[in-house]
Amino acid sequence: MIRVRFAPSPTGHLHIGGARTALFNYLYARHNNGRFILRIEDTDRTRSTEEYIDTIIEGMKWLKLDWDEGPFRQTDRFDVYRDYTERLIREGKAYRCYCSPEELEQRRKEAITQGQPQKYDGRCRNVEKGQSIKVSEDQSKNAAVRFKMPQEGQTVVDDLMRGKVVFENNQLDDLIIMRSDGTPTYNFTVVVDDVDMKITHVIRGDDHLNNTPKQIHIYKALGYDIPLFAHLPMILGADKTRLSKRHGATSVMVYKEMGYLPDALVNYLVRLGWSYGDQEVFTREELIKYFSFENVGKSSAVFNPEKLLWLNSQYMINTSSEDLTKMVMPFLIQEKIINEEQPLDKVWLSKAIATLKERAKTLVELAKTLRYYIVEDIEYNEKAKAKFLNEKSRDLLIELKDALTSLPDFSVSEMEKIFKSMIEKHNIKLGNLAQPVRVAITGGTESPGIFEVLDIVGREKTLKRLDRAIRVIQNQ
RNA sequence: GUCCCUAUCGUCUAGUCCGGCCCAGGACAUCGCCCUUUCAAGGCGGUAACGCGGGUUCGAAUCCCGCUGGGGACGCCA
Repeated sequence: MIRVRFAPSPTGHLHIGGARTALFNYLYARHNNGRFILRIEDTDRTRSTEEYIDTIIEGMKWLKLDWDEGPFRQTDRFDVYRDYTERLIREGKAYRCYCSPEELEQRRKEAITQGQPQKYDGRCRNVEKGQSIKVSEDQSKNAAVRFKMPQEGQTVVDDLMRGKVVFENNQLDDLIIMRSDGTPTYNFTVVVDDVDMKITHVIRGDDHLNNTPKQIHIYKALGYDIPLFAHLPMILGADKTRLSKRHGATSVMVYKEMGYLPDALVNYLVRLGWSYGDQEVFTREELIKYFSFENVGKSSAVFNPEKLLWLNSQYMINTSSEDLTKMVMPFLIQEKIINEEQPLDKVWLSKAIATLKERAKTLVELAKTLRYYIVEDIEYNEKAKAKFLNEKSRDLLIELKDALTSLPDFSVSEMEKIFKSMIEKHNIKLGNLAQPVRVAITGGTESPGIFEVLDIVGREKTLKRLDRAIRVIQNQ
Protein backbone atom coordinates (compact mmCIF):
# COMPACT_ATOMS: atom_id res chain seq x y z
CA MET A 1 0.00 0.00 0.00
CA ILE A 2 1.40 3.33 -1.07
CA ARG A 3 1.14 6.03 1.56
CA VAL A 4 2.05 9.66 0.87
CA ARG A 5 1.59 12.86 2.77
CA PHE A 6 1.38 16.59 2.38
CA ALA A 7 3.00 18.31 5.33
CA PRO A 8 2.60 22.08 5.26
CA SER A 9 3.67 24.34 8.06
CA PRO A 10 0.98 26.77 9.17
CA THR A 11 3.19 29.82 9.00
CA GLY A 12 1.29 31.16 6.00
CA HIS A 13 -1.60 30.47 3.65
CA LEU A 14 -1.72 27.50 1.33
CA HIS A 15 0.29 28.91 -1.52
CA ILE A 16 0.66 27.95 -5.15
CA GLY A 17 3.80 25.89 -4.61
CA GLY A 18 2.39 24.03 -1.64
CA ALA A 19 -0.83 23.36 -3.48
CA ARG A 20 1.05 21.76 -6.34
CA THR A 21 3.05 19.58 -3.96
CA ALA A 22 -0.22 18.55 -2.34
CA LEU A 23 -1.73 17.89 -5.75
CA PHE A 24 1.11 15.65 -6.91
CA ASN A 25 0.91 13.68 -3.67
CA TYR A 26 -2.84 13.41 -4.08
CA LEU A 27 -2.60 12.26 -7.69
CA TYR A 28 0.11 9.74 -6.91
CA ALA A 29 -1.98 8.29 -4.08
CA ARG A 30 -5.17 8.13 -6.14
CA HIS A 31 -3.39 6.72 -9.17
CA ASN A 32 -2.00 3.90 -7.09
CA ASN A 33 -5.02 3.37 -4.85
CA GLY A 34 -2.88 4.51 -1.97
CA ARG A 35 -3.55 6.71 1.02
CA PHE A 36 -3.07 10.45 1.18
CA ILE A 37 -2.31 11.89 4.59
CA LEU A 38 -2.44 15.50 5.75
CA ARG A 39 -0.04 16.49 8.48
CA ILE A 40 0.39 19.95 9.92
CA GLU A 41 4.00 20.69 10.79
CA ASP A 42 3.51 23.24 13.51
CA THR A 43 6.56 22.70 15.67
CA ASP A 44 7.60 26.32 15.23
CA ARG A 45 5.25 27.65 17.84
CA THR A 46 6.28 31.25 17.42
CA ARG A 47 5.20 31.41 13.80
CA SER A 48 2.43 28.82 13.47
CA THR A 49 -1.14 29.97 13.94
CA GLU A 50 -4.54 28.34 14.18
CA GLU A 51 -5.79 30.69 11.54
CA TYR A 52 -3.29 29.45 9.00
CA ILE A 53 -4.19 25.86 9.78
CA ASP A 54 -7.79 26.71 8.96
CA THR A 55 -6.95 28.45 5.71
CA ILE A 56 -4.73 25.59 4.58
CA ILE A 57 -7.52 23.12 5.20
CA GLU A 58 -9.98 25.44 3.51
CA GLY A 59 -7.67 25.66 0.49
CA MET A 60 -7.29 21.88 0.28
CA LYS A 61 -11.04 21.48 0.40
CA TRP A 62 -11.63 24.13 -2.20
CA LEU A 63 -9.24 22.38 -4.58
CA LYS A 64 -10.95 19.10 -3.72
CA LEU A 65 -7.71 17.48 -2.64
CA ASP A 66 -9.40 15.19 -0.19
CA TRP A 67 -7.18 13.34 2.22
CA ASP A 68 -7.67 9.97 3.85
CA GLU A 69 -6.03 10.49 7.22
CA GLY A 70 -5.45 13.49 9.42
CA PRO A 71 -5.00 16.34 9.70
CA PHE A 72 -2.41 15.28 12.24
CA ARG A 73 -0.65 17.92 14.21
CA GLN A 74 2.90 17.68 15.42
CA THR A 75 2.13 19.72 18.50
CA ASP A 76 -0.02 16.78 19.60
CA ARG A 77 2.97 14.50 19.41
CA PHE A 78 5.67 16.22 21.43
CA ASP A 79 5.87 13.31 23.89
CA VAL A 80 6.72 10.99 21.03
CA TYR A 81 9.57 13.17 19.82
CA ARG A 82 10.88 13.59 23.35
CA ASP A 83 11.05 9.82 23.83
CA TYR A 84 12.92 9.36 20.59
CA THR A 85 15.31 12.16 21.46
CA GLU A 86 16.10 10.68 24.85
CA ARG A 87 16.67 7.34 23.24
CA LEU A 88 19.19 8.83 20.80
CA ILE A 89 21.04 10.57 23.63
CA ARG A 90 21.12 7.37 25.64
CA GLU A 91 22.55 5.53 22.68
CA GLY A 92 25.19 8.19 22.13
CA LYS A 93 23.71 9.22 18.76
CA ALA A 94 22.75 12.69 19.93
CA TYR A 95 24.15 15.09 22.51
CA ARG A 96 23.29 18.22 24.44
CA CYS A 97 24.64 21.44 23.07
CA TYR A 98 25.21 24.39 25.38
CA CYS A 99 26.07 26.95 22.76
CA SER A 100 23.64 29.84 22.81
CA PRO A 101 21.86 30.97 19.64
CA GLU A 102 23.72 34.27 19.92
CA GLU A 103 27.10 32.53 20.01
CA LEU A 104 26.17 30.40 17.04
CA GLU A 105 25.00 33.39 15.07
CA GLN A 106 28.26 35.15 15.88
CA ARG A 107 30.33 32.20 14.70
CA ARG A 108 28.25 31.87 11.56
CA LYS A 109 28.92 35.49 10.66
CA GLU A 110 32.64 35.02 11.22
CA ALA A 111 32.64 31.95 9.04
CA ILE A 112 30.99 33.85 6.21
CA THR A 113 33.43 36.76 6.35
CA GLN A 114 36.35 34.37 6.40
CA GLY A 115 34.91 32.32 3.57
CA GLN A 116 34.73 29.24 5.77
CA PRO A 117 31.97 26.64 5.55
CA GLN A 118 28.97 27.65 7.65
CA LYS A 119 28.81 24.60 9.76
CA TYR A 120 28.50 23.85 13.44
CA ASP A 121 32.03 23.39 14.71
CA GLY A 122 31.08 20.49 16.96
CA ARG A 123 32.43 21.93 20.17
CA CYS A 124 29.79 20.32 22.40
CA ARG A 125 29.96 17.05 20.57
CA ASN A 126 32.35 15.25 22.85
CA VAL A 127 31.83 16.97 26.17
CA GLU A 128 28.59 15.33 27.13
CA LYS A 129 30.23 13.62 30.07
CA GLY A 130 31.13 17.11 31.16
CA GLN A 131 34.82 16.85 31.92
CA SER A 132 36.25 19.71 29.93
CA ILE A 133 33.38 22.20 30.05
CA LYS A 134 31.81 23.59 33.14
CA VAL A 135 28.11 23.90 32.74
CA SER A 136 25.91 25.85 35.07
CA GLU A 137 22.60 24.41 36.13
CA ASP A 138 20.84 27.04 34.09
CA GLN A 139 22.81 26.25 30.97
CA SER A 140 22.21 22.59 31.46
CA LYS A 141 18.50 23.08 31.67
CA ASN A 142 18.48 25.18 28.52
CA ALA A 143 20.59 22.91 26.40
CA ALA A 144 19.51 22.04 22.88
CA VAL A 145 20.01 18.55 21.51
CA ARG A 146 22.10 17.89 18.45
CA PHE A 147 22.21 14.82 16.27
CA LYS A 148 25.62 13.33 15.53
CA MET A 149 26.11 13.22 11.79
CA PRO A 150 28.76 10.93 10.37
CA GLN A 151 31.70 12.97 9.10
CA GLU A 152 33.23 10.47 6.71
CA GLY A 153 32.06 8.69 3.63
CA GLN A 154 29.13 9.49 1.42
CA THR A 155 25.38 9.39 1.56
CA VAL A 156 23.36 8.53 -1.50
CA VAL A 157 19.82 9.75 -1.95
CA ASP A 158 18.03 7.58 -4.47
CA ASP A 159 15.46 9.97 -5.84
CA LEU A 160 12.55 8.95 -8.05
CA MET A 161 12.90 12.15 -10.03
CA ARG A 162 16.65 12.62 -10.14
CA GLY A 163 18.27 9.26 -9.72
CA LYS A 164 21.15 8.83 -7.32
CA VAL A 165 22.37 12.03 -5.72
CA VAL A 166 25.63 11.76 -3.80
CA PHE A 167 26.50 13.91 -0.79
CA GLU A 168 29.82 14.02 1.03
CA ASN A 169 29.23 13.39 4.71
CA ASN A 170 31.81 15.96 5.71
CA GLN A 171 29.31 18.55 4.45
CA LEU A 172 26.78 17.38 6.98
CA ASP A 173 26.13 19.41 10.04
CA ASP A 174 25.26 18.18 13.54
CA LEU A 175 21.77 19.56 13.38
CA ILE A 176 19.62 20.50 16.30
CA ILE A 177 16.76 18.07 16.80
CA MET A 178 15.40 19.63 19.97
CA ARG A 179 15.43 23.27 20.87
CA SER A 180 16.45 24.49 24.30
CA ASP A 181 12.77 25.02 25.09
CA GLY A 182 12.18 21.32 24.59
CA THR A 183 10.34 21.56 21.27
CA PRO A 184 11.54 19.37 18.42
CA THR A 185 12.69 20.64 15.03
CA TYR A 186 11.64 19.87 11.48
CA ASN A 187 14.35 17.51 10.25
CA PHE A 188 13.73 15.27 13.23
CA THR A 189 9.94 15.33 13.44
CA VAL A 190 9.58 14.74 9.74
CA VAL A 191 11.48 11.48 10.05
CA VAL A 192 9.70 10.32 13.18
CA ASP A 193 6.30 11.09 11.69
CA ASP A 194 6.99 9.60 8.30
CA VAL A 195 8.03 6.43 10.08
CA ASP A 196 5.08 6.42 12.46
CA MET A 197 2.64 7.15 9.67
CA LYS A 198 4.21 4.47 7.50
CA ILE A 199 4.87 6.85 4.63
CA THR A 200 6.24 4.96 1.63
CA HIS A 201 6.94 7.90 -0.70
CA VAL A 202 8.12 11.30 0.41
CA ILE A 203 7.04 13.68 -2.35
CA ARG A 204 8.04 17.26 -1.69
CA GLY A 205 9.72 20.35 -3.13
CA ASP A 206 13.20 20.45 -4.48
CA ASP A 207 14.27 22.72 -1.65
CA HIS A 208 14.29 19.67 0.63
CA LEU A 209 16.75 17.65 -1.41
CA ASN A 210 19.67 18.95 0.64
CA ASN A 211 17.95 17.93 3.87
CA THR A 212 17.46 14.40 2.71
CA PRO A 213 20.92 12.98 3.53
CA LYS A 214 20.56 14.33 7.05
CA GLN A 215 17.20 12.71 7.39
CA ILE A 216 18.53 9.45 6.05
CA HIS A 217 21.00 9.31 8.93
CA ILE A 218 18.23 9.91 11.41
CA TYR A 219 16.28 7.03 9.91
CA LYS A 220 19.35 4.87 10.27
CA ALA A 221 20.02 5.95 13.85
CA LEU A 222 16.45 5.10 14.72
CA GLY A 223 16.80 1.78 12.96
CA TYR A 224 14.08 2.32 10.38
CA ASP A 225 13.73 1.67 6.68
CA ILE A 226 14.22 4.63 4.40
CA PRO A 227 11.21 5.62 2.28
CA LEU A 228 11.38 6.48 -1.40
CA PHE A 229 11.93 10.14 -2.22
CA ALA A 230 10.68 12.28 -5.09
CA HIS A 231 11.82 15.89 -5.16
CA LEU A 232 9.69 18.08 -7.38
CA PRO A 233 11.04 21.15 -9.17
CA MET A 234 10.02 24.47 -7.71
CA ILE A 235 7.73 27.14 -9.10
CA LEU A 236 9.34 30.48 -9.84
CA GLY A 237 7.99 33.95 -10.50
CA ALA A 238 8.34 35.82 -13.78
CA ASP A 239 11.79 37.04 -12.71
CA LYS A 240 12.84 33.43 -12.13
CA THR A 241 13.21 33.79 -8.41
CA ARG A 242 11.33 31.74 -5.90
CA LEU A 243 7.62 32.50 -6.09
CA SER A 244 6.73 34.98 -3.39
CA LYS A 245 4.31 37.77 -2.53
CA ARG A 246 6.23 40.09 -4.81
CA HIS A 247 4.90 38.14 -7.75
CA GLY A 248 1.27 38.88 -6.95
CA ALA A 249 -1.25 36.41 -5.64
CA THR A 250 0.39 33.33 -4.18
CA SER A 251 -2.35 32.18 -1.82
CA VAL A 252 -4.77 29.80 -3.47
CA MET A 253 -7.70 31.38 -1.63
CA VAL A 254 -6.97 34.65 -3.38
CA TYR A 255 -7.61 32.84 -6.66
CA LYS A 256 -10.94 31.75 -5.27
CA GLU A 257 -11.74 35.38 -4.46
CA MET A 258 -10.67 36.45 -7.94
CA GLY A 259 -13.28 34.12 -9.39
CA TYR A 260 -11.17 31.21 -10.56
CA LEU A 261 -12.62 27.72 -10.67
CA PRO A 262 -10.77 25.23 -8.49
CA ASP A 263 -10.57 22.67 -11.27
CA ALA A 264 -8.95 25.22 -13.55
CA LEU A 265 -6.30 26.03 -10.96
CA VAL A 266 -5.65 22.33 -10.44
CA ASN A 267 -5.38 21.82 -14.18
CA TYR A 268 -2.96 24.72 -14.47
CA LEU A 269 -0.85 23.59 -11.54
CA VAL A 270 -0.52 20.04 -12.74
CA ARG A 271 0.73 21.21 -16.13
CA LEU A 272 3.42 23.18 -14.38
CA GLY A 273 5.98 20.41 -14.55
CA TRP A 274 3.84 17.53 -15.65
CA SER A 275 2.66 16.81 -19.17
CA TYR A 276 0.78 14.20 -21.11
CA GLY A 277 1.66 14.58 -24.76
CA ASP A 278 -0.03 17.67 -26.16
CA GLN A 279 -3.10 17.57 -23.97
CA GLU A 280 -3.84 20.75 -22.03
CA VAL A 281 -7.25 20.23 -20.47
CA PHE A 282 -7.89 17.25 -18.23
CA THR A 283 -10.72 15.97 -16.11
CA ARG A 284 -9.86 14.93 -12.58
CA GLU A 285 -10.34 11.30 -13.62
CA GLU A 286 -7.88 11.70 -16.47
CA LEU A 287 -5.32 13.27 -14.17
CA ILE A 288 -5.57 10.36 -11.77
CA LYS A 289 -5.42 7.87 -14.58
CA TYR A 290 -2.45 9.39 -16.41
CA PHE A 291 -0.33 10.77 -13.58
CA SER A 292 3.18 9.43 -13.30
CA PHE A 293 6.55 10.77 -12.22
CA GLU A 294 7.97 9.77 -15.59
CA ASN A 295 6.13 12.69 -17.12
CA VAL A 296 7.22 15.23 -14.54
CA GLY A 297 9.99 17.54 -15.72
CA LYS A 298 13.11 18.17 -13.69
CA SER A 299 13.58 21.88 -14.08
CA SER A 300 11.73 24.61 -12.27
CA ALA A 301 8.78 26.31 -13.94
CA VAL A 302 7.74 29.93 -14.15
CA PHE A 303 4.22 30.65 -12.99
CA ASN A 304 2.29 32.23 -15.85
CA PRO A 305 -0.97 33.92 -14.75
CA GLU A 306 -2.05 34.49 -18.35
CA LYS A 307 -2.20 30.84 -19.15
CA LEU A 308 -4.08 30.20 -15.93
CA LEU A 309 -6.59 32.85 -17.01
CA TRP A 310 -7.00 31.17 -20.37
CA LEU A 311 -7.52 27.80 -18.76
CA ASN A 312 -10.08 29.31 -16.44
CA SER A 313 -11.97 30.76 -19.39
CA GLN A 314 -11.98 27.30 -20.95
CA TYR A 315 -13.40 25.85 -17.75
CA MET A 316 -16.03 28.58 -17.65
CA ILE A 317 -17.14 27.62 -21.17
CA ASN A 318 -17.19 23.93 -20.33
CA THR A 319 -19.03 24.27 -17.04
CA SER A 320 -22.81 23.99 -17.29
CA SER A 321 -24.76 27.19 -16.87
CA GLU A 322 -26.64 25.59 -13.99
CA ASP A 323 -23.40 24.97 -12.10
CA LEU A 324 -22.14 28.45 -12.91
CA THR A 325 -25.38 29.85 -11.55
CA LYS A 326 -24.56 28.41 -8.13
CA MET A 327 -20.93 29.45 -8.31
CA VAL A 328 -21.57 33.03 -9.32
CA MET A 329 -24.01 33.84 -6.50
CA PRO A 330 -21.41 34.92 -3.93
CA PHE A 331 -19.85 37.19 -6.53
CA LEU A 332 -23.17 38.79 -7.41
CA ILE A 333 -23.53 39.64 -3.74
CA GLN A 334 -19.95 40.79 -3.53
CA GLU A 335 -20.43 43.08 -6.51
CA LYS A 336 -23.60 44.38 -4.87
CA ILE A 337 -25.67 43.37 -7.89
CA ILE A 338 -28.03 41.47 -5.63
CA ASN A 339 -28.39 41.28 -1.89
CA GLU A 340 -28.51 38.09 0.12
CA GLU A 341 -32.29 37.86 0.48
CA GLN A 342 -33.14 38.89 -3.05
CA PRO A 343 -35.03 36.14 -4.85
CA LEU A 344 -33.69 35.33 -8.28
CA ASP A 345 -35.15 33.05 -10.90
CA LYS A 346 -32.44 30.40 -11.25
CA VAL A 347 -33.69 29.14 -14.59
CA TRP A 348 -33.71 32.66 -16.00
CA LEU A 349 -30.28 33.39 -14.51
CA SER A 350 -28.86 30.25 -16.00
CA LYS A 351 -30.15 31.33 -19.41
CA ALA A 352 -28.46 34.70 -18.95
CA ILE A 353 -25.22 33.00 -17.94
CA ALA A 354 -25.32 30.83 -21.04
CA THR A 355 -24.98 33.98 -23.13
CA LEU A 356 -22.05 35.29 -21.12
CA LYS A 357 -19.91 32.38 -20.06
CA GLU A 358 -17.77 32.33 -23.18
CA ARG A 359 -17.14 36.04 -22.72
CA ALA A 360 -16.14 35.98 -19.07
CA LYS A 361 -12.78 34.66 -18.04
CA THR A 362 -13.59 34.53 -14.32
CA LEU A 363 -16.63 34.35 -12.07
CA VAL A 364 -15.96 37.96 -11.10
CA GLU A 365 -16.18 39.01 -14.74
CA LEU A 366 -19.28 36.91 -15.16
CA ALA A 367 -20.95 38.60 -12.20
CA LYS A 368 -20.02 42.03 -13.47
CA THR A 369 -21.36 41.41 -16.97
CA LEU A 370 -24.53 39.98 -15.51
CA ARG A 371 -25.31 43.36 -14.01
CA TYR A 372 -27.35 44.80 -16.88
CA TYR A 373 -29.55 41.71 -16.95
CA ILE A 374 -30.37 41.89 -13.27
CA VAL A 375 -30.47 45.47 -12.04
CA GLU A 376 -33.36 47.82 -12.74
CA ASP A 377 -31.43 50.76 -14.18
CA ILE A 378 -28.19 50.63 -16.08
CA GLU A 379 -25.40 53.15 -16.20
CA TYR A 380 -24.10 54.39 -19.53
CA ASN A 381 -20.51 54.12 -20.52
CA GLU A 382 -19.76 57.73 -21.44
CA LYS A 383 -17.91 56.95 -24.65
CA ALA A 384 -20.59 54.56 -25.79
CA LYS A 385 -23.31 57.06 -24.98
CA ALA A 386 -21.55 59.84 -26.89
CA LYS A 387 -21.04 57.68 -29.93
CA PHE A 388 -24.41 55.96 -30.23
CA LEU A 389 -27.05 57.87 -28.32
CA ASN A 390 -27.45 60.87 -30.58
CA GLU A 391 -29.76 62.56 -33.05
CA LYS A 392 -28.97 59.99 -35.70
CA SER A 393 -30.22 57.10 -33.63
CA ARG A 394 -33.10 58.83 -31.87
CA ASP A 395 -35.72 58.19 -34.53
CA LEU A 396 -34.59 54.60 -34.94
CA LEU A 397 -34.96 53.99 -31.24
CA ILE A 398 -38.41 55.56 -31.22
CA GLU A 399 -39.51 53.47 -34.16
CA LEU A 400 -38.13 50.32 -32.60
CA LYS A 401 -39.77 51.07 -29.29
CA ASP A 402 -43.14 51.42 -30.95
CA ALA A 403 -42.68 48.23 -32.92
CA LEU A 404 -41.63 46.26 -29.86
CA THR A 405 -44.48 47.64 -27.82
CA SER A 406 -47.05 46.28 -30.19
CA LEU A 407 -45.20 43.04 -30.88
CA PRO A 408 -47.58 40.19 -29.99
CA ASP A 409 -44.80 37.73 -29.23
CA PHE A 410 -41.62 39.11 -27.64
CA SER A 411 -39.40 36.39 -29.02
CA VAL A 412 -35.97 36.27 -30.65
CA SER A 413 -37.39 35.39 -34.05
CA GLU A 414 -40.05 38.11 -33.98
CA MET A 415 -37.54 40.73 -32.89
CA GLU A 416 -35.24 39.66 -35.65
CA LYS A 417 -38.00 40.30 -38.18
CA ILE A 418 -38.56 43.79 -36.87
CA PHE A 419 -34.88 44.67 -36.96
CA LYS A 420 -34.61 43.30 -40.48
CA SER A 421 -37.50 45.26 -41.86
CA MET A 422 -36.22 48.41 -40.21
CA ILE A 423 -32.77 48.19 -41.72
CA GLU A 424 -34.22 47.50 -45.11
CA LYS A 425 -36.58 50.42 -44.84
CA HIS A 426 -33.82 52.83 -43.81
CA ASN A 427 -31.18 51.17 -45.93
CA ILE A 428 -28.76 50.83 -43.06
CA LYS A 429 -26.60 48.06 -41.69
CA LEU A 430 -27.71 46.01 -38.75
CA GLY A 431 -24.92 47.51 -36.69
CA ASN A 432 -26.35 51.00 -37.16
CA LEU A 433 -29.42 49.90 -35.31
CA ALA A 434 -28.01 47.24 -33.01
CA GLN A 435 -25.30 49.39 -31.44
CA PRO A 436 -27.55 52.22 -30.24
CA VAL A 437 -29.93 49.60 -28.89
CA ARG A 438 -27.06 47.81 -27.17
CA VAL A 439 -26.01 51.00 -25.47
CA ALA A 440 -29.60 51.77 -24.48
CA ILE A 441 -30.09 48.33 -22.96
CA THR A 442 -26.67 47.39 -21.54
CA GLY A 443 -25.01 50.77 -21.19
CA GLY A 444 -22.04 49.67 -23.24
CA THR A 445 -20.96 48.55 -26.70
CA GLU A 446 -20.11 44.96 -25.84
CA SER A 447 -22.61 42.26 -25.15
CA PRO A 448 -23.96 38.96 -26.44
CA GLY A 449 -26.13 39.02 -29.55
CA ILE A 450 -28.65 41.82 -29.26
CA PHE A 451 -31.74 39.61 -29.72
CA GLU A 452 -30.63 37.27 -26.95
CA VAL A 453 -30.02 40.25 -24.71
CA LEU A 454 -33.46 41.72 -25.35
CA ASP A 455 -35.04 38.33 -24.85
CA ILE A 456 -33.44 37.90 -21.44
CA VAL A 457 -33.89 41.47 -20.31
CA GLY A 458 -37.57 41.13 -21.23
CA ARG A 459 -40.09 43.44 -22.79
CA GLU A 460 -40.82 45.57 -19.76
CA LYS A 461 -37.23 46.58 -19.02
CA THR A 462 -36.38 46.82 -22.70
CA LEU A 463 -39.09 49.37 -23.36
CA LYS A 464 -38.25 51.25 -20.22
CA ARG A 465 -34.60 51.53 -21.18
CA LEU A 466 -35.35 52.49 -24.78
CA ASP A 467 -37.60 55.18 -23.46
CA ARG A 468 -34.92 56.46 -21.17
CA ALA A 469 -32.33 56.50 -23.96
CA ILE A 470 -34.69 58.50 -26.15
CA ARG A 471 -35.21 61.01 -23.35
CA VAL A 472 -31.50 61.26 -22.76
CA ILE A 473 -30.94 62.12 -26.40
CA GLN A 474 -33.68 64.71 -26.35
CA ASN A 475 -32.21 66.38 -23.29
CA GLN A 476 -28.83 66.78 -24.86
C1' G B 1 32.29 30.82 0.04
C1' U B 2 30.75 25.40 0.11
C1' C B 3 27.32 21.77 -1.49
C1' C B 4 23.11 20.10 -4.44
C1' C B 5 19.71 20.46 -8.61
C1' U B 6 18.79 22.16 -13.51
C1' A B 7 19.17 23.98 -19.01
C1' U B 8 14.18 23.21 -26.18
C1' C B 9 10.18 29.49 -28.65
C1' G B 10 8.88 35.45 -23.98
C1' U B 11 6.14 31.39 -20.80
C1' C B 12 4.36 26.03 -20.00
C1' U B 13 6.01 21.91 -22.61
C1' A B 14 6.58 17.31 -26.64
C1' G B 15 10.88 15.06 -28.49
C1' U B 16 16.24 13.14 -24.98
C1' C B 17 16.38 6.92 -21.76
C1' C B 18 16.36 3.27 -27.24
C1' G B 19 21.02 9.12 -32.05
C1' G B 20 18.39 9.56 -38.36
C1' C B 21 10.81 10.03 -38.71
C1' C B 22 12.89 17.17 -35.91
C1' C B 23 15.97 22.85 -41.07
C1' A B 24 12.13 20.71 -33.83
C1' G B 25 5.54 19.54 -32.57
C1' G B 26 1.51 21.50 -29.24
C1' A B 27 -0.43 25.29 -25.76
C1' C B 28 -0.52 30.49 -23.59
C1' A B 29 0.79 35.31 -25.05
C1' U B 30 1.57 38.29 -29.49
C1' C B 31 0.61 39.75 -34.80
C1' G B 32 -2.48 39.09 -39.33
C1' C B 33 -6.78 37.10 -41.85
C1' C B 34 -11.75 34.72 -41.78
C1' C B 35 -16.55 34.54 -39.33
C1' U B 36 -19.54 38.76 -37.56
C1' U B 37 -24.96 43.43 -35.13
C1' U B 38 -20.63 44.74 -30.90
C1' C B 39 -17.53 41.89 -27.69
C1' A B 40 -16.13 37.20 -27.09
C1' A B 41 -15.78 32.17 -28.63
C1' G B 42 -14.20 29.53 -32.93
C1' G B 43 -11.32 28.69 -37.59
C1' C B 44 -6.85 29.65 -40.57
C1' G B 45 -1.97 31.56 -40.83
C1' G B 46 2.70 34.35 -39.16
C1' U B 47 6.86 35.78 -35.76
C1' A B 48 9.53 32.92 -32.15
C1' A B 49 13.67 27.94 -29.17
C1' C B 50 17.54 23.01 -29.05
C1' G B 51 22.70 28.39 -23.88
C1' C B 52 28.16 28.18 -25.56
C1' G B 53 32.58 25.33 -26.80
C1' G B 54 34.84 20.80 -27.63
C1' G B 55 34.45 15.69 -28.70
C1' U B 56 32.08 10.52 -30.30
C1' U B 57 29.45 9.26 -34.97
C1' C B 58 28.17 8.63 -41.87
C1' G B 59 24.59 11.45 -38.84
C1' A B 60 23.42 14.68 -32.26
C1' A B 61 18.16 18.66 -29.47
C1' U B 62 19.15 13.49 -28.26
C1' C B 63 25.58 10.31 -26.01
C1' C B 64 30.42 12.22 -23.36
C1' C B 65 33.50 16.38 -21.34
C1' G B 66 34.15 21.48 -20.11
C1' C B 67 32.14 26.34 -19.55
C1' U B 68 28.25 29.62 -18.76
C1' G B 69 23.41 30.80 -17.14
C1' G B 70 19.28 29.86 -13.71
C1' G B 71 17.43 27.83 -9.12
C1' G B 72 17.91 25.80 -4.24
C1' A B 73 20.34 24.64 0.47
C1' C B 74 23.92 25.80 4.22
C1' G B 75 18.70 28.37 11.00
C1' C B 76 17.37 26.53 18.36
C1' C B 77 12.47 27.99 10.09
C1' A B 78 9.78 24.26 7.54
